[in-house]
Parts: sequence; structure tokens; C-alpha cells
Amino acid sequence: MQEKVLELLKSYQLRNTVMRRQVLELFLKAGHKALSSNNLESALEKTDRITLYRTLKTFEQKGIIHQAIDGSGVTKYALCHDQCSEHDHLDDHPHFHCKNCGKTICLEGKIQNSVNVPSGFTVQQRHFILEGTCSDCSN
Amino acid sequence: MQEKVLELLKSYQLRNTVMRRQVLELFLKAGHKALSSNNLESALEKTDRITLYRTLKTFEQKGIIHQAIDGSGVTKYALCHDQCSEHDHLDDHPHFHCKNCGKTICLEGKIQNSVNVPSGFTVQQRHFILEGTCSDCSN
DNA sequence: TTTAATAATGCAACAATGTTGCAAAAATAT
DNA sequence: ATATTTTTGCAACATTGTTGCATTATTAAA
Repeated sequence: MQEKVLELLKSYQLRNTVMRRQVLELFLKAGHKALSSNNLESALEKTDRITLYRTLKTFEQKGIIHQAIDGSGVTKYALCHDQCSEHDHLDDHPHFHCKNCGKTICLEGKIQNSVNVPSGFTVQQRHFILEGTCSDCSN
Repeated sequence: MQEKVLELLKSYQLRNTVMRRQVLELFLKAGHKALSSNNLESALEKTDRITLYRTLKTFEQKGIIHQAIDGSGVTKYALCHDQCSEHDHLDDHPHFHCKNCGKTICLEGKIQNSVNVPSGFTVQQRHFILEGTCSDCSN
């Protein structure tokens, strides 16, 4: 895990700092689960909110993490499992948001639906959010 | 317009107050466009943020307006054109969000896509967001 | 390996959005 | 006209997020 973190930072030409290592490790651990700034803050040893926000923004720009839009109003991020770059985020998968525990996870598969937009409108990105109850909460 | 407003308030058993009349009128004018608390505040003569938030919550609960999830992080509402009630919001249409001007509108048609969720997961609601450029901004 | 250049951090200060409790005011019912 | 019930408006607070700037840490160069 530690090595993967260092590897990633290097490959994205990012300086090896305490915050970045910790945040990246948390994302690797989280897998398909999306994490909010607040989630991360609780899990971090070293916590400066501002630095954390900047770290997230940097990772997003580099294409390491992507925003998982879940309709909750809080910004959450998850690891990019697709081939994202600094120029393009290709995380074209649905997100599931549990109304009970608030958890958000990336689902498998691409968003398929095509919707008719009025003339003059151009679509650049699509988000598909499923809201309901996750397996942890349905027992 | 004024009469429609009074009619609506009456039919939903809501007291006829200045704030409610004004907010409802703005929604009627807006049509398929979603309005944020901030949008409304600017357009209102009488503005108390807290009362406005409560008004929106009341309207939403009654099924007069619904949240238009657009991934922007700010809560926006639009008139329910579907048959919504106090118990069910049936606004199962996609929303378009313009990245340029921030405008959000309700699109026609139902969300069709069905996504496979992991076992144990239950889906209650779905949101489809299209992001891009609206006709006003593409000229 | 010490220094220089560059980038990242951490603090203060601020802004936007949203919520709760409670007394005063307004709207409806009697 | 009055009593009852709702709604309002204020103060106070919480959360999420941003910017500027001096200090500190990281990497590159001598």
C-alpha cells in the first residue's frame, strides 16, 4: 500500500508530502467508496482542513480521484478506476447513495441512457445517481 | 397568475402569506427552470432567508415543488409538473445543468435506464443529470 | 551535502448555505 | 371581535468551502 502510494505520487509528478500520502492511502483503502472531506478529516492523523481541500482539488485535477455526485450536497471523491487524465475525467459510471447511512459508492458499468436535449443544448457530462438503501442498512 | 397562486395555496391547505404568494409566483414564472434559494432571494421584495428556506421545505413536502439535483451542490427547486403528493415525489425526469451560467432546467421524459445494483441494495429514487452548455450560452 | 528554487502547508479571515429555538405577528376559525 | 393556530423574523450557530500570505518542507542544482 505504502509503495503504491509513493508510486502514484511519483507517476503524477506530485511532491511526496504527509497529507498526500495519508489521503491517497485512505482512497486506496476505500476502493469504490466515495469519501467526503469530513470523512477524510476524521480518519486523518494530521488534519488541516484547508490543506485537505487543496489536496483533493489537486488529485482531482490530475485525474487520480473524481467527484462522486450523489445529490447530498456534500462533495465526495472516489478513486478513478477508469483511465482518467489531467484533461479528461471518464468516470462514466452510476453512483449509489444510501439515504440511511449516507454512504456513496461507485457502481460498475457505463451510463447508457441517452436523453433528448432541446436544440442548442450541448451535453458534456452525465451523472446517474441511484438513491436507496445499501446492503449494510437493509438488515 | 395571482389567481392561480391563491388557488394553489388553497388546494394545498396552506395559509395565504406574502412570502408564499411571492415564491409561488416566481416558480410559476420560472416554468421548467429550477430556482435556488439565492435566485429567489434576489427576486423577492420581502426577503427573510430563514422564512424562505422554510417556505421551500413546506412546498416540497406538499408536493408543489421538487429538488432539482444538478450536482452543483446548491439546492434548487422547480415546480412539480407531474402528479406529486405529500407522500410521493414522482419527478422522474432528467435535469440539465449549464456549466456556463449555472442554470438548471427540468427536461421532458422519464428516466429509463435501469442499472444493476449489488445484491442487498434497494433503489428508491433515481437522478439523471446532464451537464453542458445551454442554448443561451452556446451562441 | 549544502544551498537555491519551487511547491505545499497552515493560519487568519471570510463567504455561502442551511438549521434551530423562541417570542412576536399574522392568518384563519369561532 | 376574539381565540386558536400558524407563520414569521430575529439571534445564534453549524457546516462546507475559498483566498491571501508568511512559513515550512520538498526537490533540484552546485
